[in-house]
Amino acid sequence: MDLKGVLLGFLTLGDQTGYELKQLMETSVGFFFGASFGSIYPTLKALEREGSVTVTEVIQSGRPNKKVYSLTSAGRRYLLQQLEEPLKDESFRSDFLIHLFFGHMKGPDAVLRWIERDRAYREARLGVLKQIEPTVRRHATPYQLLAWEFGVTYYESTLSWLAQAEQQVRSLSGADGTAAPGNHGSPDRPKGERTDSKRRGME
Amino acid sequence: MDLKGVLLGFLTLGDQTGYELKQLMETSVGFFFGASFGSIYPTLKALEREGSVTVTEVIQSGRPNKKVYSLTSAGRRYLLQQLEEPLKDESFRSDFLIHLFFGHMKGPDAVLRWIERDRAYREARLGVLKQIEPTVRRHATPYQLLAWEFGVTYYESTLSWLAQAEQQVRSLSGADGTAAPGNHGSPDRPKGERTDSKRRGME
DNA sequence: CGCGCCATGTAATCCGTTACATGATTGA
DNA sequence: TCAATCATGTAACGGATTACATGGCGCG
Repeated sequence: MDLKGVLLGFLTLGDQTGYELKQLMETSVGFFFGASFGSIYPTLKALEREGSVTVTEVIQSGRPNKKVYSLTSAGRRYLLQQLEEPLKDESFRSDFLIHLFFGHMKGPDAVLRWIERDRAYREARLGVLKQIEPTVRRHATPYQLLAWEFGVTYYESTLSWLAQAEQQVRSLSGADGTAAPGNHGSPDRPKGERTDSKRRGME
Repeated sequence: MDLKGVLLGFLTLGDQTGYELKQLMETSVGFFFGASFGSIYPTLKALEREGSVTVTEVIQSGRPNKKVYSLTSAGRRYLLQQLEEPLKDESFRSDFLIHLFFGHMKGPDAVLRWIERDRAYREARLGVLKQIEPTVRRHATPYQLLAWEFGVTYYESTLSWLAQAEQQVRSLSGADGTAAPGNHGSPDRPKGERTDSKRRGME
């Protein structure tokens, strides 16, 4: 499902402005579906052209006017039809994991820094989910609660993996020389370890 | 890190052709970094122009000639420098989770189908990881092993979340009418549940 | 006989982010 | 006074997928 469908989906929860939709998205589906204003506003325009939503401009004093969008029955039909389409594979990209994968190029100390940074990121993300927990439990649909629980499961399990990874890397750091402060500029040479390039047809 | 860096990283493991690189990537980092031929070949060309790799064309009989790429010292430097750059946030997009999030539009039976499909997907992915397990344990660097373990942790924990989710949805299905075979075409109306749109400043 | 593997490459296209512009208000 | 919030919008740019072209070999 593309942004069109998602926006329509949020409009089933009530009328919203583009600005509000962005905020709602960030705090609810933010960790598995992100969107910027640069895509939200043009998409809303397109939905209006297609008759999937209607707009009401609300004049405000002291702050910019806003455009409140409402779902039309055509929009609801479009959403329903989008939900029928076959699910696309999830896409996941982690800069941290590719760095880790090539960790042999930089050695344990650098990897430890990456791990620290990733932990901070995951803890912040988990914090956001924990913050909205009461709201989710009180007002969300059971399906939305499930999606929230996916997030909690994800961050908690990767966080515990991270803790173990850190221990592993610390032990490597010890093996290479426990007291090696500031091991800059001298990357580890690969020691002949390599995934077997003769392997084939694994997927 | 972009595709350039990743390609360079794989070339630290040995000389490869574009075709081989793609295969290696799919079975190793495939679940957190994907790339198609349409991006791999042009990127390899660019790396050659920059002097980060050298090419040797190998003439083959009976099958297309291939171009074997090797990392140069300039390429190694470039990679090292890429690894110094600050980590970008991970990006995750799940069509399944957005469908689930709007499950109230279609009801339990449809959600159950989505869950089934997602389970199959995750099990297949986990299967790929399990297949390469011996190779990883024998030949990979400790960092690559860690990345592999991340994948296993991820798929196993989300799979167990899925099992629980399925139970939850089944109970909803029961509440709506246990014996409701073929509940097509009559989507659930939202029953006034909505995430509080007055919330703000959550992130 | 058709499909999948090998192997490379290009072009159209899509989708998105980033950066910019505008501008009043409120809080540190 | 500086930054953030509110609120919308556009243009440039980037990165990637998709679809296509080429073509021999081996398998069922």
